[in-house]
Order: sequence, then structure tokens, then C-alpha cells
Amino acid sequence: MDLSSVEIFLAVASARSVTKAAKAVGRVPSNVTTRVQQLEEDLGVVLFSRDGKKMTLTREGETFLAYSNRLVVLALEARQAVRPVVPSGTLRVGTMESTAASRLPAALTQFNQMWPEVSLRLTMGASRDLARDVLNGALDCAFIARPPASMLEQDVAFDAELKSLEAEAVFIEDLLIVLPSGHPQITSAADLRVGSLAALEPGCTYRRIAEHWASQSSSLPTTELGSYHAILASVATGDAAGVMPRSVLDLMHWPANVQTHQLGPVETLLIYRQNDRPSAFSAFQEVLSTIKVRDPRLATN
Amino acid sequence: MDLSSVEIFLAVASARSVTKAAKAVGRVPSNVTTRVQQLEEDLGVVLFSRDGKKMTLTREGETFLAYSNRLVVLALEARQAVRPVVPSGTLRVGTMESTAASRLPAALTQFNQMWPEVSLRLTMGASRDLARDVLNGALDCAFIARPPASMLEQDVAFDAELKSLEAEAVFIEDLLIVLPSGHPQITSAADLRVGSLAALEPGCTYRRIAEHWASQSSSLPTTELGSYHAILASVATGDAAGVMPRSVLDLMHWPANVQTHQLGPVETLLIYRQNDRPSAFSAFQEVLSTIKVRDPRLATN
DNA sequence: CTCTCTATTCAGGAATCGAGATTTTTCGTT
DNA sequence: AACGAAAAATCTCGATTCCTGAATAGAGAG
Repeated sequence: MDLSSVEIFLAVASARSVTKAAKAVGRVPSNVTTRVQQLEEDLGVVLFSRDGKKMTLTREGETFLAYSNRLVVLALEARQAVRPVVPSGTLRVGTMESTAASRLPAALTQFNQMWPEVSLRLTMGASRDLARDVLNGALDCAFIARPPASMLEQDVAFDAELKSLEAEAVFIEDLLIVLPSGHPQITSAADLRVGSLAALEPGCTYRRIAEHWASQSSSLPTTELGSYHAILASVATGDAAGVMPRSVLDLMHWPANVQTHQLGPVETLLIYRQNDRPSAFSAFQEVLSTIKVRDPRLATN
Repeated sequence: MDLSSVEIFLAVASARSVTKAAKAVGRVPSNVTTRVQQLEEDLGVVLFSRDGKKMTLTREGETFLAYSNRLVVLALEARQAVRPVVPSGTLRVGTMESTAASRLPAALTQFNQMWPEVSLRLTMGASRDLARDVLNGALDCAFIARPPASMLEQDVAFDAELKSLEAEAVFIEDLLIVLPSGHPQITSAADLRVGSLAALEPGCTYRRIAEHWASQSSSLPTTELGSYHAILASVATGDAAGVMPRSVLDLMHWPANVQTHQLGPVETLLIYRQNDRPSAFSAFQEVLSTIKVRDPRLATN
């Protein structure tokens, strides 16, 4: 039995979708289908019932799910246990506000459980600033949003900085414009009936993407706020459109019928210096890759 | 991580030898070497220290060993847990005396632990009789010694019976002639200075192999005894040469300097009827395959 | 009914795997 | 010290598996 098949199974089980699972594990849907079928044949059991488009776990699938989680965790622990130098000291992680809120809690918890003697220092910031801090050594690694190619053309220094760092795609976010309740549906920025965009700091990639989108058909000022809670509050007043990934919006039990507009998928990158991976960082990377597979919310269109 | 690599690692760890491990898992030594190296690279750690011909576990190897056992067991449990129909009822297993003594205890224990509601009925017998009983349905499966080709040519009925059954090689035994203490070393049956061969029933394949070997250069009568203990006792009197696999001899803390002669490797087969694998039997087969990998004594030259 | 979205099937090229032959090293023996 | 046997590692070459991208089939929404 191949543990990568088990990870694929976990991804499908939590996404209840082959397509989403394929995104989550960085493979192509046909491959995911095949691996699941192989697993089913190997076990001699049907794991999913394919009713229409939905993939729902069968009873056997449910019981295998429990074992799969244990298997993957155990394999991770084995991997960590043989690490020649035990991670210790401080790991300085930079992160966007949004990632810290929606993606990191599970990973940080597991990491802390596994390596209690490593002290984690978390720094919030905008992608632009985080990249610089990783490069100059103030951070060991950071989660940033991958800037679209068009943005990098205009910010050559940023482009150069990223090129000199290692980057690994770890999450995919569905970037949204959140509209006040009652606001009519929009297809472009021209349809906006608000006075401003509510976003975080200027260095925030999400903000820059949204501003670029808005500038194509209107000229809205940006209101700068300190947190996603502040942004949502501002949207609730009725005169601002908020910018945030869907995963963050999902966290904030907001009325379900909130009106949103998709700006498209944006990858979250984990960046770090080449040839400089302290033992604590490698451990963090491994924990992250395992968590990723097992978290239902990690794949988005 | 591929669990078959982990199983190979376990085999090497317990055999402390690539060659033996290769025999145990039914692969070629070069393959075992490669898989172990892959595993080491994947984990970023050296698992064995190669001092000369010996493969000894490093400190990291030791800790990985513990996890490997848990991983393999957990995978087995997962496999068993999803079994669509829970095994129950009676499983009738036939076995040679020798297999029951040396190989089965571990497997039967684990099976009983895993499926307490299956009642195991063990029947001892000679290979020849066991095969017939499996064929006529008196047994669900049996462990027999694979008869050499020359024997099957002379016993066409036996050959036909085996051909109509499924057979899977599960162990390899090193068949020995055990000599009385003080007996000079021998290279052929002509060197024997005893009055008889001590063996089990006529249908016993080991006995027939030994008799065939003896008949080439001398004509010794065979003394038929009821158990391996009786055979050894008979050898101790000084006038008989015993026939038994090394694994059995090893069990009977006999003086270490016992004089033996190798008759060569003999495979133990698990035989069962085609298209008739009750759920309890499949479960038994799976437990067996896992146990096999983890038992130090399952590979012999 | 059509359009879209999803899972599956299919075909190819790439990568991996395993067996056997060869080489290198070690250990036991003379 | 030299030789021979045995074991691990390396190398090469088919065979298999694996992954991707394209084509297909089927379901649900408008």
C-alpha cells in the first residue's frame, strides 16, 4: 500500500470531489480517479458511492478514513522521529493576516504538539514586506500571496526578490469582493455602488489585485483598515466593498446570503532562503504538507 | 512513502542481512539494497551501518524500526477493518508438524487477537494427506512442503491434485539431516554411520526427500516416529539420523554443536481451493503475509 | 433542451521498478 | 600473505507503472 494513495484518498474524502482533491494534492483529476480505484481494488471494497457528481464515503470508506488519518500521522511522526538533529530554538514565521486566521491554526497546533521545545514566533504583515524580511534574514520563512505576473512586471524589485528565494505553493485562495447586503450583483467594477474599497495595508497583494481590478472601470478610493473584522464591519455600513479570500469570510459566520464577486484563485506561497533550512523549518514544512492533505478547507477553485 | 519499502526495511532489520531479507520478501538482493537506499534518502537519514557484511541498525534505524512495525500493523488493521463481511465461523487449517511448531504460533496469535469470533481448527498431518483433505473440502487450507519435481513425476496423482489447487509460497525451510553427537561430517549418504533414518509418516515430504537422498548411495531403513521430539531423542541414542528443518531444530535448544547436513531449501506452500476463499481465510492470508515480514526467523538459506 | 461542470476512460511518453550480471569489499582459510 | 567464498553495492536493460492531457459520458442547472 502506497501512502500517497492514502493521502489522495483523504483529500477526496474531505473535499467530496475529485477535482478539488486533485487541486489540493497538486495532481490531475484523472490521476486521482485512478489512484482511488486502485485503492478500492487493493482493499477489495468500494470506498465512495458515486451518486451523480458527488463523491460520498460508503460505510467502509468511513472506517478506512479513520485508519487513513492515523496512518498518515504515524508516518509523519516516524519521519520526524528520525530527524538527526532535534529541532530547537526559535522559528520565525511571517504570515499574511488571512493565512494566520484560516489556514495556520491546525498546522501550528500540530507543530507545537510535536516540537514543544521550538518557540514559534509569528509575525503578521503584507506579502511585500514579508518577502523582504525573509530575504534579509529577519524571518526564516513566510506565507505570501503569489503576485500575478502583471504585478511583477511593474514591481521589478519584488520580482527579483522572489526569484532569489525558494517558493512552494501550499494553499489556493478564492479571492472575493464582499458586497453590502442588498447590493445588486456585479459583473465588473463598473457595477459597484459603494464609496470605497476596504482592504489592508498597501503591501497586501490581495489589495493590489483588487485595486488593479477596480481601476479598469472606475476610480474608487481605498479605505485602509487594520483587520478583516474591521473590513467586514465597514462593509456592513453599506458604503464599502471588502477584499478578502473566501476562507476568511467562511470563518466569520456572516449571514450566508452575503453577496460576493470572485476575483479568481490566488496561490499562497511558502517562501524561504535557498540553502538555509534550519532543522526546525524542515520539520515545519513536513507538518504543513501532512496537514494540508487532511484539512477539508484547503482546496478552492 | 511506500509501505512495501517499509516491509523490506523490516525484513533487513530483522535478518541483519540483505540476502536473507531478499529471500524473506521474495525479491532479489539488488532490489532490497535499492529500496533501503531510497528509504534512507527519503528520510534523510542513514538507517543501517554497513560494517563489513553485517547490516546493523543505526540509532535512527532503531527508532524507525519501532514506527515501521506500528505502520505495518496499522495498515493491516485498516485492511481488515474494511472487510465487507466480518469473518466468523470456523476456519479449518491443516499443517505439517514442523510448520505448526516453528512458524505458526505468531500468526495464530495475531489472527486470534484480531478475529476472536473465528474458531480456528488446526489439523496436523503429512503434506500428502493435507493436500487431499483440502481438495475434498475437509480443510479450508493447508501448509505443505513443495515436493521436488522428481517426486511429482513419480506421484502423478499428487501432481494433479496440486495443479488443481491454488498455492502460494509462504516460508522457506532449510531441510537438515541431524547426526548423533560425535558422528563424523558427511558429504553424502554414503558417509552415514547410523542404522536408520528417523522421520515422521510416509506422506511427509521431508521424509520422502531424505529417503530419496539416502537411496542414492546406501539403503537405510526408516524408523517412523510420531514427533520431532521423538526423532531427536532417537538421534541422541546414536543409531539414527534425524530429518527436520532447521527452524524446528533451532526451537529445541539442543547442544549448539550438533552435527548437521543440509539437504537444501524447501518451500512451504499455503494451498487452498480456487474460487473458494471464505472471508475468514482471506483474513488469515493477510495476517500471514504481514507476520511473515516481521518475524526474524522466516528466512533461511 | 442545451450548457456547464464533473468524473471517468483512453492513449502517449516519462519515470520507476525489478531481475540478472558485474564489481567491490570483507571475512575466513590455507 | 594470498586465495576463495560470500555478501553488498553498482550497472544495465526490459517491463511495468505512473502521470498527464485529450476525449467521453453523465448529471444538474438554467
